[in-house]
Formats: sequence, structure tokens, C-alpha cells
Amino acid sequence: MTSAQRKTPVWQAIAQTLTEDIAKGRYGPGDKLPTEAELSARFGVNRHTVRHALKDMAENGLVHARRGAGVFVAQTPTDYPIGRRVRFHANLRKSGRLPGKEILSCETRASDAREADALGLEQGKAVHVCNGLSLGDGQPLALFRSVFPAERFPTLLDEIRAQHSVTAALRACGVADYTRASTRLTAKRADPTQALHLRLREGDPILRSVGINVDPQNHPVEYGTTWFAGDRVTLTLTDDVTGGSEVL
Amino acid sequence: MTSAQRKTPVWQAIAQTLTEDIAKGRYGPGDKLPTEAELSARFGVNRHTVRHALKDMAENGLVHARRGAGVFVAQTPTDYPIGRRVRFHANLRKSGRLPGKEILSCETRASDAREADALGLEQGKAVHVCNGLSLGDGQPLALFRSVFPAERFPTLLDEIRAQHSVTAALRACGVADYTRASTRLTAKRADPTQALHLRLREGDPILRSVGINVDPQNHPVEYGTTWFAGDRVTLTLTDDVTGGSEVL
DNA sequence: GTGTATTTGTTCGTATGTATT
DNA sequence: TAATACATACGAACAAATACA
Repeated sequence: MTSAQRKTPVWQAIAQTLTEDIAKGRYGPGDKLPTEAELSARFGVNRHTVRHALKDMAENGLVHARRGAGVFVAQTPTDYPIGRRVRFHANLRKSGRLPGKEILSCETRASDAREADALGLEQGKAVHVCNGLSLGDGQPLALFRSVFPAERFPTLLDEIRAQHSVTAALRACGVADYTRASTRLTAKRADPTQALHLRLREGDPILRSVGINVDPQNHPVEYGTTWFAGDRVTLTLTDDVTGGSEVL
Repeated sequence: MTSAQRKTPVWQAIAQTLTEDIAKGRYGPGDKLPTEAELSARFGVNRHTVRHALKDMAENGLVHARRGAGVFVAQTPTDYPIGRRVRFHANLRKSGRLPGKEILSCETRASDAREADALGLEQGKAVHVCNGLSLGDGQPLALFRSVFPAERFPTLLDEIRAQHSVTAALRACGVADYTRASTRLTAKRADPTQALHLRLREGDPILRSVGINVDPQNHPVEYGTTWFAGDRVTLTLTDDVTGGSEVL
């Protein structure tokens, strides 16, 4: 056995076995894998060989090790398609997750320079601001803040509170459709507040998306920022710029 | 003075003043602001009040503080348009930065499962792998790893080393054009190696982009992963799917 | 490498004004 | 009016990271 020529290295075989174990659900997301010692006993190899396999899996984002704690199966990142027509709930439903939304706070206040610029308003004009949390299977996936021109949509906040959906609320305010005109993405660290809401540790990486949604007449209707939990969401850029009207 | 009714808090006025100073170029990107002590003397307020202003500016990404060192004007994040036709150098030139590229290592080896799947190969088929660093004005912006099918492009690595451009190298290998078929984005923490190359601190947020480029016949020609320094790059999603042929 | 000064980060405490209950 | 909560502003001291001789 050990002397026979082998095509694949032992560590790769181990990594593949563990990967299959995870795929089969033997170890679920968030579960702790057996210790390196237990695994090296199970596979009859040196601990370093197991470590090599685990390192490979960690680099591929399949597991992540915490010194002193163990090796844990990574949360399966939720695929989140992003494009000109992005509707959160529809996406999640498609990926078989139970979507949810929690409105954290709403207010109407004067706009700052950035918000006014993005929405094409004079600075100081009133805006509706709505902070919330997007959930998938009960787990927080993203924080969002949406800023709307208050003058154009006087009743929007009530609609959002009632409808529990931005798309529906905008439609009730006369915006039949909207598309994403621009999106800017950066990786940031979670600040304490974000970490609390997203149930991350402070400093954990988050993906910040800043976007402007416009109505068919190309007028900005929403200036939105979304902070995605880095290890729980993967944004996928789709080509479907001409995509169908998947409206929730 | 102090008793007069004031509409805006002191800390906001200070933040605005400093923001204007930065906008006017009094403090340029990367410059160190005066110390909190100096600023509190300049504005005649308590250090906490200055800190409040600086904290606000930091939250808006305008400055960032380093304990023991000072508060520095943020490098204007390099806008990095991402879409079906993304050419790194052309983008940087457009934004007025001197682009650069450094090839860190190249090798030809057997593909793993993921690479083979992405490139449409049988697992184990040989691939060229090229690791490198993308620079803007001499500063590292991103790490990249490109994986190519070796059988189809036997001379590609030599071309890359000679041409110093993936686009040119692929063209020399008979690929007149290619477009981005899929992109997946996540926020991760920089591991020690990445932090070293990108001159970040370990654990700093990075934006990982995994993409597949295909030729006009829709055959995958490159499976690429790019790790962007989170605070130095902003990905912008553009609508220009029909964009012109900006080829380097 | 060591020690020291500098600079930001954090945590106490104090006081005031304003808005809400 | 009283009680409460919250944001603003100031003061002092210490901790932690950095820069530099």
C-alpha cells in the first residue's frame, strides 16, 4: 500500500474525503471538525498531513481554524446575484433559503452632501432613511440602509412599514419599476454596531455595496448601502442585464 | 459666543472644515493630519471634540487613524470598473494612475477539482498557474492568481513573462478576445502572505473576486482569483456590457 | 535591541442643554 | 413639574501602538 505508486498525494485524498463528508452533511455549517489528533488517528497519518489537508481546505474557504478552539466548517456562503435587477427576497427564495427582513429604524431628516449628490437633490432636502437587516434562514446576512427623497415619496416610510418590502413600497408610491444604475463595492471591517447586528466579531470582514437605483426615467429613487457578512454571502455578478422582470 | 444658539454641533463644523481642507489639497492623500492635540489647540476645543469629528470622517472613509502614528488622509480608493470586459491597466490609466504588474511566480502543474471544473477540464489535466501583484502608482492594489489550461496554451507562460500582459499573451496564443463569464465576490481577511504582498496588516479586509474568462466561442480560457486590498480599491459595477473594445 | 517620547485609543468623571415621558 | 434619556462638550488619566534616537 504505502509503497505503491500513488497519483494523488495523501493530503489531497484526505482533503477530498473531508470535503465529501461536509458535502454529505456529516459535518454541517458551523460544526466543529474532529481535532487534528483524532483525524490523524482516523486516517492513520501524521498530524502534519492532516494539517496540510485542512490548510488546503481553509484556503478554499471550506473550513476555518481557530487557534485553541478547533476547525469549523465554514458557513455555506449564500450566493447573492447582483446586477441591474436585484431583488433580495426573490434571490434567496431561488437559492432555497427562507428570506426575512427586519426593519431596525426609520427616520426622516435632512440629507448630507453625499446623499443629496447621489439622489440629485440640493443638500439639506429631506430624505427618508430606513435601516434594516436581511435574513436568510433566520441568520443575518446583511445590514442595509436605504435613503429616499422624502419630497417625492411622502408616504414611503409608512408603506415600507406596512408592505415590508422596498419594491412594493416604491410601487405604492408610483414607481412601477427601478433598476440599479451604479454599484460600488469595497471590503471593510465590521464596526461594533454592525458586528452586533450581523452576529460577527468586531473587525470581521464585510462587503460594503453602495448603489443607486433609478426609475425608468433615470431619476434616482434610492441611495442604498448594504453591508454583507463576508463569510456568509458571495456576490455573483450576472450578465443578465436584460434579465426578466423578477419582481417580488 | 458659547452661549449663542448654534444650529450645528462643534464637532460637525470641525469635520467639515477638515474635509474642506482635504478637498482643497491642504492635506493630500496619505498625508498625516496634525495631531489631535494640535487640532484641539487650533480649534480651541477639547480633544474629544476633535476626536468626534475625526471619527465621523473616518466612518466616511475620508481618513484613517493609526494608534501611535497619527491620522492620515485616506488614499482615494482606486475605482476599478468590473464588468464583462475588464482590463486592469486600461482602467488604471483612465483614472490617472501609473499601472504596474509584478509576476511573483509561475508554474505548470496538475489541476485540482475546482480549477478543472471552472476550466471545463478533466481533473488532473495540466494547468498554467501565474501569481502576481497589480500596482497603482507603485502601491500594491491586488494580488491575482490566473489559471489557464496548459494543453491549449502550451507557450502561454513564456508569453506572459515576455509580454507582461495577460491580454497580450492570450492574443499571442490565438485568443483574439475574451470576456468575463462569471464573477463571484466575497470579503475575506488577509492571511499573512497576502498581507505581506499587499502591505496590509494580517486580518485586514480584502475583497476576493473569482472569475472565469471565456473566449468568443464561450470556452473558458482563464480561471482567475484576485484579492483586492479592501481600503485601496472600490469595485464599480458598470452597465457597459456592450462596452467598447478597450484592449491593452 | 533598548529606551523614550509621541500619538492615538479607552475609560473614568463632570456638566450642560434639549427633547421625551 | 419631575423624571428620564440622549447628545454635546470638557477634563484627566492611563493603555497600547508607533517612531526615533
